[in-house]
Amino acid sequence: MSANPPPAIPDIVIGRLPLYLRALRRLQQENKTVTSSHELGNRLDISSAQIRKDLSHFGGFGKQGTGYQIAFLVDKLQDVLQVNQEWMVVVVGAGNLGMAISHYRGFQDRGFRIAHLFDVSPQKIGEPIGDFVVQPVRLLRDIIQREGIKIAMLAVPAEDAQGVADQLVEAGVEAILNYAPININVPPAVQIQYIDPVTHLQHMTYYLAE
Amino acid sequence: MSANPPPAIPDIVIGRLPLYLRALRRLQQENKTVTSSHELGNRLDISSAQIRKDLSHFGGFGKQGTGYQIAFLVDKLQDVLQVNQEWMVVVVGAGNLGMAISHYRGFQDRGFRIAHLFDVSPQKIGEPIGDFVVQPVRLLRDIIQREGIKIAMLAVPAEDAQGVADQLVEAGVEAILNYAPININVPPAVQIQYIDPVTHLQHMTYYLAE
DNA sequence: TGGTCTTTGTATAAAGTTTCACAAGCGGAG
DNA sequence: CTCCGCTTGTGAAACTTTATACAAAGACCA
Repeated sequence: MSANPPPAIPDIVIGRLPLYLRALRRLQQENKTVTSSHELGNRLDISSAQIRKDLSHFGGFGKQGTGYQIAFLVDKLQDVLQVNQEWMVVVVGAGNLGMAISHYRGFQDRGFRIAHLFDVSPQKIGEPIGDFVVQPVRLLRDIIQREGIKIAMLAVPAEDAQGVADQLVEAGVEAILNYAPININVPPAVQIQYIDPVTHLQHMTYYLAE
Repeated sequence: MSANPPPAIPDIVIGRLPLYLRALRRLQQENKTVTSSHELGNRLDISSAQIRKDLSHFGGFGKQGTGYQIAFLVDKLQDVLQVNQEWMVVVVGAGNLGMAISHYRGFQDRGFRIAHLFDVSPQKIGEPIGDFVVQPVRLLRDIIQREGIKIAMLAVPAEDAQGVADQLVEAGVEAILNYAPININVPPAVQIQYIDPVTHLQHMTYYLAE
């Protein structure tokens, strides 16, 4: 007999967990200590059954008649998502977008810290950005390897994105958040996600009148 | 007998069309004139059958043995998504993010033009941003109504997002792209989409070792 | 012309996802 | 203590989405 296959949790479920976590932390800021699948569902526009089923993949976190202890559930979700630690992240591209990302305070308390900002442009290299300084892409590999960084955000022009991604992968990065409006090929073991505001806008215009 | 129900196209299909469009335009930049569902699928990491099926909702755009004329398909997809026109968009929030969005050149040739940038902060009001100037949120309603603007991007702090969204909806906005890391309630007729880089990062960390 | 290669569009099957609906359990009121 | 209202966790059903597989047709070559 072979061992049971790992009971993989659907990726679509994983994708909702950060939303649950975000909503739960907001409830905490509102000084709530307990919530229900129904309340959470209302906020997120997701059915309560879905939330219960999603959470049930990871254990019975709630109590019948009462609901969920928010602090407890936040803790569990952070464990599941591995964001109870602080991940170091590098940003490549020091244009408007890379700069804005590097200044953004919102990564701080959600599991991420920006450790370095890289660019190719000689004019930008050396420029101070918050606590740090723009570094040349040439040093990318050494720094990532020395510090064991696993996550990168890509904010370079579309033409350069694949090339930079290749360098990141070669340096050992295992997850890339790509802001360039282009698809990138990476080995299957490397995680990739995309942010392109235009695709969201075009999705919405389909439904607009006129 | 009642009329047939409208043969609604799944939203998940609509969501992929902007990706097809983006990839097709890149193929154009590479001076290709014809492509196939297979080539497109390779680039996008989507099966060729899926692409053919998605496109078939809107008509038979391809030719057996040959594939798709890229220019023709681009045109058809732009029609479907209604991005053969230029939509005016307002940005609310002139922090780092709102500024970066307002400077971004990538909206230009994909169907969108940023028409106004608003903020509440008296220090920021009047500041020149590219072609225009930061305007007070107080004027939001009048300007949106006068110019018939239907789309807004929200780049304000999470605490202010719901309030600003309410004002946008009241002014007649029908689609909101929300960059604030919080869920927002809008009437069902209003489209809403979210961009929160942290949710993407947290999605990926689930799969990382360690 | 006939043969081969390629590619679309689609009918059908398979897989995946969401919703339904309810037993079981908790907590508070009387 | 019992009853009532509320909420979870979960099988089963319903629905949605993706993959399979193939007939039909264009292109090119000899």
